[in-house]
Amino acid sequence: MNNITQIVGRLGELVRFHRNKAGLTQIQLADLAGVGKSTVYDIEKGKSTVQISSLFAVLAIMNIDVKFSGPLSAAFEKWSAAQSSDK
Amino acid sequence: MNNITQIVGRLGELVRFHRNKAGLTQIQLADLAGVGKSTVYDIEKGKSTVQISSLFAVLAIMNIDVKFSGPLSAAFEKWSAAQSSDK
DNA sequence: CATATTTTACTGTTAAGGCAGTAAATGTGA
DNA sequence: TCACATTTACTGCCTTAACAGTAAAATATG
Repeated sequence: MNNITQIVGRLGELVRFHRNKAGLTQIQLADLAGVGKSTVYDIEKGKSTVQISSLFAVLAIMNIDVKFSGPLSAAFEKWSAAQSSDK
Repeated sequence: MNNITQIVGRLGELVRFHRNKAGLTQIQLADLAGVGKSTVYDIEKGKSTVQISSLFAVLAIMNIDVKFSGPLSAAFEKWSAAQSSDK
């Protein structure tokens, strides 16, 4: 059990929690997200080999936001903004 | 260009930014993360079909944190804590 | 308790990612 | 400009995720 397994496992629980509260079955969520029912099952089970596109499609339906932050995030924001301004 | 494409694309830029500042080549980062060089390239390029395990392995090396938050996150935390206490 | 619904688990098929190797393009420094 | 390093792009092979179908286990509903 490494870090990523924990994270993905907890993420699966979060998805399931939201789905249950929303009153959706796995199949309904799968259809809404445009993925297969097996994929929803895998995500909730904490399978770490699902694709980002599948995961994010499901997260979007459940209105679950994803945020990334690294030690250089602030510097990145500045750099990124500068990139946009010059051609 | 949908939402997920934007998110993953920006995530790729964030990874590249961190990697450059760390003074690592794609191959070095790939070796550290235990993935192939093509995968690092794909992530930085914003490919949305890479697997979670591959992405998170790279993010871990760069000390990039991932945070998920949905409308029911608070309720989930409480529920999750309760789950741990009872057998 | 009986029945219906949902989830879990397994299946085979299909499609596609992961990967190393390679070569061209790009960038960097002397 | 030349030489070196790095990135980009493409290749084919191999592995495996995605998927629908199905059946059994678990759960909910009446």
